[in-house]
Amino acid sequence: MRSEQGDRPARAKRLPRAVRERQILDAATAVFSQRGYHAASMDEVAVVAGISKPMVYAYLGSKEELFAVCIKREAGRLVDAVGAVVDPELAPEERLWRGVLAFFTFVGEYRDSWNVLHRQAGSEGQPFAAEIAEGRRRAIALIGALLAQAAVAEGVPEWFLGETEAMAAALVGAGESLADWWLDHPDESAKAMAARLMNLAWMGFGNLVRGRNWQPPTSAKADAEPA
Amino acid sequence: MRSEQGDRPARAKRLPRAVRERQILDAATAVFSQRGYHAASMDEVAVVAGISKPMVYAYLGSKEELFAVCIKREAGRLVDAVGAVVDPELAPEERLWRGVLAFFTFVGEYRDSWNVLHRQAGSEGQPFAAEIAEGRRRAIALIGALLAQAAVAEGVPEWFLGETEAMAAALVGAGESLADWWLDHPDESAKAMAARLMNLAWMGFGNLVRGRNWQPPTSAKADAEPA
DNA sequence: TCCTGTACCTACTCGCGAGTAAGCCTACTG
DNA sequence: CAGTAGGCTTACTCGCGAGTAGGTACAGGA
Repeated sequence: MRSEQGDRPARAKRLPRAVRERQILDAATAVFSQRGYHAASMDEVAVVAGISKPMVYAYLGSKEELFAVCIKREAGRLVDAVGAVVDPELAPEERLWRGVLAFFTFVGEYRDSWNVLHRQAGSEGQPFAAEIAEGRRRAIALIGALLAQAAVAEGVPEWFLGETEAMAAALVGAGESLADWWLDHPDESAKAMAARLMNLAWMGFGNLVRGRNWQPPTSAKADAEPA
Repeated sequence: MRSEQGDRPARAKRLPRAVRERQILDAATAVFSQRGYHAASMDEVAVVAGISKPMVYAYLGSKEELFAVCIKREAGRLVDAVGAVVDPELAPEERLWRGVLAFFTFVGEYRDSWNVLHRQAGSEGQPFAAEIAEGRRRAIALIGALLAQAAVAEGVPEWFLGETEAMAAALVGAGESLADWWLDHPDESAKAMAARLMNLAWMGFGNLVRGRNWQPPTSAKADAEPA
């Protein structure tokens, strides 16, 4: 019962540092996503990365540093994905639509990343809760500004300008919650999810109920409406 | 530096079990709220409760059991608060308004309870994440049914009936996020927060931007609009 | 007044997981 | 084909926190 090929993990293949670092980060993201920061153990990260613990420490430092690097990488990916599609030349509605679509596409593609950023951000005691909360706050401010811009363009009454930030917060929450709901309904497309959020944001339930639904600007038909 | 009155915690006053249990639960809710399940220590719960650790174990059992009891109590409070105001006789719009208002009132009153239910529910690895997620799912189903009811009453097109659950999920998320936003803007009233959510839900940004905002049915004016 | 049960305590054990010491192995370099 | 740098490992230490053993003190009944 020994010396067989698959029994013992055996010595890991020698790989250049950059590659191992990526593997460790991937493993750490998966483990943090599944367990949460506190419940995650460095041993498990090492095992998932197919390597021994001291390597993790040698390359990425302490558990807290490792988590920080994970957060930074995943947050960067999300910001890049959204930033790549929101041309400031475009009208607010179109910009919001593209950003929302990019967001859901990202969530669909990098589930663990989303988990680490979203679920682990909540629990306050954790190391980088403040940073993540700050990032979220910036996102809300950005969307709030976009809403305000749209509002001004439409000649909205004064009192409403104070409301855009709160509306943006609600919208961000609605997006997060829809992303969670998506996990339970994996057959939906990112586009359909984005269309749902736009419907809520741009039309409101009061309009939807009267049969008027919002449609994405370029394509012929929103996924939300079959037929 | 001893034998002074305030120096040592001294022996705690003798109290009947029921009272101590309530104190311990209050302390546990506060600690879990602030630290999260994993980072919370039973020692801290004991200190906050003004008591020694073995008492906590004697009365509430293990850490996991203690957490479970906390969750049950706070969830019960929330359910009761909302359930007390949603008369099934009422129209869907009125029912939603009352429920939303009760929700924000609860969050304003029991911050720690809300924290434990909301933030700690997220991190998946934790003991009762499944139960909390289930409760949240039930809430979404309930609101979804309410939306469907409203939709049918308005004679909405067929395709929309499949959308109500997703809309409910978005709405719940929007509510949670607004509750968080509230922490950064504590001067707002529960009523104003509830009015915001109703505006998003019932009118949508598209309507708001045209100056049409939703108003609570009974009172003369929505808090959202001053003047 | 003593006696008993229940509230309460100090002072441990013990396992788990973060972090490390000390060295082994192998792919390039000359 | 020897030398070496850097990839990789085993096998620890050590503190923190869950959970417990074995009591002490106090209120209320005999």
